[in-house]
Amino acid sequence: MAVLTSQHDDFPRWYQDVVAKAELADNGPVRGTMVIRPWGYAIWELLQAELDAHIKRAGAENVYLPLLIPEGYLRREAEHIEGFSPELAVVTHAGGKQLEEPAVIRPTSETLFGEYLARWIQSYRDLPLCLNQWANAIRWELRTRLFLRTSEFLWQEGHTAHAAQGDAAAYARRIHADVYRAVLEGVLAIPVLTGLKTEAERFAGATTTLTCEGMMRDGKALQLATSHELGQNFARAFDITYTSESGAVEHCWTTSWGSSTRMVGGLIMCHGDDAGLRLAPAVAPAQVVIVAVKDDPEVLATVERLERELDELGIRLRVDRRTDLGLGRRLTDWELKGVPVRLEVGPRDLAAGTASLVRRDGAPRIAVALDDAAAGARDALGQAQAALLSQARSELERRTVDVETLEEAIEASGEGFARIDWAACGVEGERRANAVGVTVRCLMRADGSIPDTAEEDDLVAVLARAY
RNA sequence: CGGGGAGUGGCGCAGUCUGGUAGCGCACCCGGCUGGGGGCCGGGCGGUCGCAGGUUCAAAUCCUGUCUCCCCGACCA
Repeated sequence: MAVLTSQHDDFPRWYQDVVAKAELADNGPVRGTMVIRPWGYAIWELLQAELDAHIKRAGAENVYLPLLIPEGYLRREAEHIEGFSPELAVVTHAGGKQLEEPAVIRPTSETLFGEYLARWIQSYRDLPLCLNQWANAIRWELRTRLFLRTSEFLWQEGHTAHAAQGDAAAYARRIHADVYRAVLEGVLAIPVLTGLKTEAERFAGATTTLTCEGMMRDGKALQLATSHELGQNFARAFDITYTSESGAVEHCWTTSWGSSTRMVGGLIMCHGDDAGLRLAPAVAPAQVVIVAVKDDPEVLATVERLERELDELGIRLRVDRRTDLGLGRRLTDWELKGVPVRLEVGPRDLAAGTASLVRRDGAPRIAVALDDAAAGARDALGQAQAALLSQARSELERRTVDVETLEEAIEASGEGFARIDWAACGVEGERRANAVGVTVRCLMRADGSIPDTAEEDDLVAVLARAY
């Protein structure tokens, strides 16, 4: 399991191991880029489909805007360009000539959306305009990690415009709760803390940033999704205006929100163990693998029968008939890949009229009657999904402590999350914590609910080390 | 930009100090035995040792230069 090796970098070696051995991804040819392999991409596709369905349910529509952004666009919002300029990749030449104006490869598309929202919005009747984009983006980060932070990443970014501040705030919160939190907990089985970012941690150009913070197996935090209120900053910079019911020209209130392939990294780090990946059934490319233990006609016939039955139940399935490989090797392969449920069929099982059912989340191996095997596997999937969430939740609770002082909070951050009165920490305390590698992950009310603003009284800050 | 380290078959490494014409593990291919947790035996494919120059009868090894990559700090979905 992960060992904290130093104060500032405790990246667990097993993570890279899981990514490699589960055949999820490799490093790309350009520094910090990532080649996503079929198994990893299949996970992403399932996750993406879930996110997309939730986003559409929240009323946003998909569009696609260009990869290249005129450099000038980024300069229109001061904080935004300041926040992103160090990590931009810029295209200076095209068609064999130097470009008159360099084009930036999108690090995020606020500015481009700003330009187009301005063109598309005329009247209050056009509002709210809720758009989403599935795309890749590039940020030239100094240190990269597969899935968690790569130079190029895949994500969705939502951009919306509203007539009133309250509408924008409500929508950002709706996405945060009904899309991000719902998918993280309901699909990936990753319990999260939700709250507001401090000013120091806020997105460049945002007035309010809502975050979902997951706890990884070693007690460190990972920011898994954010939802921002952009106030009227971008509306002013890009002239996103509308004519109101009374005929006055008003600036819109905008939001943006995003989640990325990082979620796959979160899945690995939250649920993975020493034997490899543990996939939540909802995003498992294969939910069940049937392993033919031996190359035997009766075994193969039974495997075929189970395959048919599971297929009829609509379960994503792989069948392992590689009997020329050692059994141990094959079992280990599927374990590394994180397949939630395994059905083993061999002569010994057949003699007893059963199949062996093994859940990757740690439930003991059981024998199920052949007639009940398909249904048993289906039921096991539901149990496995629930078990992963509850295991992760108890781990989150076990490693979260309430403390009184900043010193205690920093100390506790070595093991997990520390909750402290924001008044007892404050901006100065945050600065001191940052100096030793501890950050304020979010601000919340004492009961865990999300404050209206970061200026609210009696807030609680959650401090932790983060990836 | 500061501080460390490494470039040798697909991957991971040894060999470098003390020059003698390249080796190991894994993977891969072939044959066989196995078969209820990374199994065993035998055979095989595969490398101008990052690049350039130098010293030498002889360079992965010594000298000079050069390129690249990785790790740590500062930035971050």
